[in-house]
Amino acid sequence: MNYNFLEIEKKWQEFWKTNRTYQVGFSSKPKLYVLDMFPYPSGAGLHVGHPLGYIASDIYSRYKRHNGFNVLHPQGYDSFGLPAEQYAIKTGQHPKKTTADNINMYRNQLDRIGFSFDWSREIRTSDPNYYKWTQWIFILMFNSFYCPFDNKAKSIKSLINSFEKEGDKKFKSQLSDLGYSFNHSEWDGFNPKKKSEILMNFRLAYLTDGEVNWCEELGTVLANDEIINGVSERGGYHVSKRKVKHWCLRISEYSERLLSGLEKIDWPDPLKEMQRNWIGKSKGVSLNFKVENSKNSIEVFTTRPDTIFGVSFLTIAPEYKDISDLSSQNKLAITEYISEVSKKSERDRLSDVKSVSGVFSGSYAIHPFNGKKVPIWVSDYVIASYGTGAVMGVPAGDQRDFDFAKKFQIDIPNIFKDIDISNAAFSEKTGFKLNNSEFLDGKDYDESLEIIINEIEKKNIGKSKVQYKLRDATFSRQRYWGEPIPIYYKDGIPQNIDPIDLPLKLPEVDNFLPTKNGDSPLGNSKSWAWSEKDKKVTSNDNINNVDTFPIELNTMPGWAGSSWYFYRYMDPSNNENFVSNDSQNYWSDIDVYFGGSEHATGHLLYSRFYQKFLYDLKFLNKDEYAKKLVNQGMILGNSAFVYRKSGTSEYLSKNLISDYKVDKIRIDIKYVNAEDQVNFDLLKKEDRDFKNSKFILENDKFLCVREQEKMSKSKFNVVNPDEICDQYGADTLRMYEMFLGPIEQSKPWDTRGISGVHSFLKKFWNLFYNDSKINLSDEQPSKEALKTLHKTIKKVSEDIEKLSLNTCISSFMICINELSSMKCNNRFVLENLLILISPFAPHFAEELWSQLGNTKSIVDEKYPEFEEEYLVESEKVYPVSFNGKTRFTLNLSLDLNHQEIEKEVLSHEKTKSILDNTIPKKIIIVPGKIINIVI
RNA sequence: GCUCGAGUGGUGGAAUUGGUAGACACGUUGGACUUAAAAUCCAAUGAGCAGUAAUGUUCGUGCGGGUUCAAGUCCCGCCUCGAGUACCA
Repeated sequence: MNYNFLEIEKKWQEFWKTNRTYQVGFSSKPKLYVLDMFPYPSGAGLHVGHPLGYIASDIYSRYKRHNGFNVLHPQGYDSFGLPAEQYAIKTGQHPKKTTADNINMYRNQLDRIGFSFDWSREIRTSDPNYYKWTQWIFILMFNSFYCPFDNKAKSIKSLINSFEKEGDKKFKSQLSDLGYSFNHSEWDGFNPKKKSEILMNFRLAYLTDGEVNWCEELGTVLANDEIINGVSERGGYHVSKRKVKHWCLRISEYSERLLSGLEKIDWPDPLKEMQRNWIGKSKGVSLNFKVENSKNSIEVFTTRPDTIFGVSFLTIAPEYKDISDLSSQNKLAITEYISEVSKKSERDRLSDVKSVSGVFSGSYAIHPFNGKKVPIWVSDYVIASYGTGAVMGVPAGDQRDFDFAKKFQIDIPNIFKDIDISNAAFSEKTGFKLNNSEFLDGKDYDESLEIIINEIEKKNIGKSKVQYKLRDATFSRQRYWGEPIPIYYKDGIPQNIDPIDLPLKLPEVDNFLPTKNGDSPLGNSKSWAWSEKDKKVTSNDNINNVDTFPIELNTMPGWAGSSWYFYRYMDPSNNENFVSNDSQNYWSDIDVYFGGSEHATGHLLYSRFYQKFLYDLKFLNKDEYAKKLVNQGMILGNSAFVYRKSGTSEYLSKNLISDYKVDKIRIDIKYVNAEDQVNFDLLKKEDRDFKNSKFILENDKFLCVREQEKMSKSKFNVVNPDEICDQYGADTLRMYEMFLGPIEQSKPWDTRGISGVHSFLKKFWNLFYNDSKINLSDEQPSKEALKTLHKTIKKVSEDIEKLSLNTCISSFMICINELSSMKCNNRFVLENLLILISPFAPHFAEELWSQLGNTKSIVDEKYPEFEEEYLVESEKVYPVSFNGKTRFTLNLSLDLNHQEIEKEVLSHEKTKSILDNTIPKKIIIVPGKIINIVI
């Protein structure tokens, strides 16, 4: 019988479904939680790059199941958010419909690959029963604050309590920074609006009126991690700054814990490094400069207080909070400058890094140590939201300050002894002694740092300070397709909807398109106001009813639903809790999490923040959710391009372009000859894309240019897994994807290479068959065959543990090659091999397993145990090298001792002929490894 | 600019962590089977030199040094590519 993969795969996929083979529950077995990042169901469908991580995690899950673990391996859909909505807008359909359609398409494609997902636990972030809990967590954040004394989140009630009992006493420093001061009776006297305003500065989910990244094309606000190189990550659109009232999550309070938590999780170093950079911790001091003839002072943050005597100016950001107090002298120029800066888009600002701009404020500050007057400048190279929004300009020690001073002819005092700073600043922390620095003269960095911090604290003009780059996360999206924010406004004061009334369902609207002016599409809904009495959404028309209030119109960002979804899989249909204690206690946390590193500073950071927040409030019992994380690499597609003479419809073969100005045009790979991979298929060029085009050939051929790029539908270089399944089968696809290379590496896809894996499976299959009948021997397996088997058991299980799945496939190939040449048809050996391969090629293994007469599925068979005794060798082929170069090999018994080996080697003819009567200087023998003779 | 990561045959990639570089595949070439093709099987395949040949020999893991009996692997200095980040004081 032939290996009829189409029939086999269909048969077993149905078997698994009807027998609920992959459904799991509580068990006395040890648990293991293996998770993939769930997909966005976009309209493009899967290409062969998508399942890469899913296949790896599936192999790992199945392997662990054979080894006695109760493996939770669920899957679901991240179905809210921009991609789903964009697709809906493009196709002119309601996102609800397109999302459902896309999910069906994804599911069909996933099912063909034979994953062991427990689909009974499927979740969708856009399902009201799911987002009920996303909203619930938001309310929890809204009603919490970060307590600096206990260093954790606590209920806002305890803060209110403290205000009621002792006024601002406990939180004096924070409150006075915000400009508040009150005793307990004053607090009692504040009206609700004032109270809300004060509390808003503490809530972990808070409403603010600050600058945001506004993307007009997408019609929404974006978080920092959704912007790449100054343009939107999705679509690459223009992003500018805009003042908008919006919700934020106070993730910055968790900076230190997010940073230190990285130490205890086994995540890839590059990814941890990215999170560290994003959090951006730096130690320094904050320092006060008095403003001349004014009560005001300017606080700057610096990491180099040792360079204090090099200060020749101060610079403040255009958005600096007290700017109006300073600008009395030069008001007009400053206003002009500020408006100029605000017109610049994010991208202009980035591309403009080199150009220096700024304006003198007209005011001076007083140097706290030498009393000199230093001018205060305004410039956009200082960022308002970092540090204090003001810096001290030390042109000798900082290149930006240097450039600024040069441009505006500000003094550049040299504070470094014998260092030339005429062309550039000296910004190293080593290799200098200070100069012109009064009591710091002659000191190096470490010495002066200690002294100056001491002096600063003694004079009470500043203090040591730790700064983080991490900003609070913008949470509002002016979008339709997202979780409604469960907030309504009573007399302009935001109130959360009672959690009992969740979910707050997304209303039907006629028009869900984003608006250019930034109003949310939810405003289009006729029924979108909150009735406090009825506890439900009611018509906007009733907005003036006594107990009816407007609801928040913005929705949540895509990452809200994905920040906690891994807990929902543990208990997906619980209506009382987002996860039950029993479920959480049993499944605990993720043992291995597979996904792309592109989520490093988005999903993977936000979810750690959610985790810590829910841990603080004792809803979770771990403060990190994934012990180990694996970043699978991308699969690269082989994109194709043709050259076209600029301004014409004449196309030139690859090597004919030298004399012309040409445009490089991306073409669909369907036009490229599948055999040779460069020849443009002239038979297909009649397609409408190339109507009226002229093709100039070279040697009767038209050659394209091929380049490797990330596989993506927009690049016309995708390979559909369905086609591979049709042609070679899912098991071949699974094994080939693993065979391509290490899981974490990016690697190019080449369909031609698949034949090797496919013929391996056929070869394996043929070991069971003789003349189209199963033909196995029940005799004792040969010593040789057992050695091959156990060698493979050892190698494959070690490699799966290391997730080195590409080398597993090689080992299988070696094994089958060896057994084929032995003509091995031994039942014991082949049965064991079926279990070994079943994580990789599950349909294949199930089929042969059942053909051998087994009635139960192979998935719960015990994994074969490696036994050392079959591998014990009595001899070793030693490489004999001279001065480190191998010249010949020598087969020796492993029983020989050092002297005996030396004797054997030296008496060997080849040794004699190479030595040619010279006496070796030294002979190195590592028993069981190598022999090296030094001459 | 800064921070990571990576450079091994024509291609994807192996190499027990310092011990026979190129496993396993793809591709290519030659052969067998076939009227033919597909499929399958067998053989060769890092580069060069010498030899009819078995074989011998030199070079060879981005480049230049170093440590070592021994370096793809460790150390120092560069180059190239990829990713992230970007006026973060």
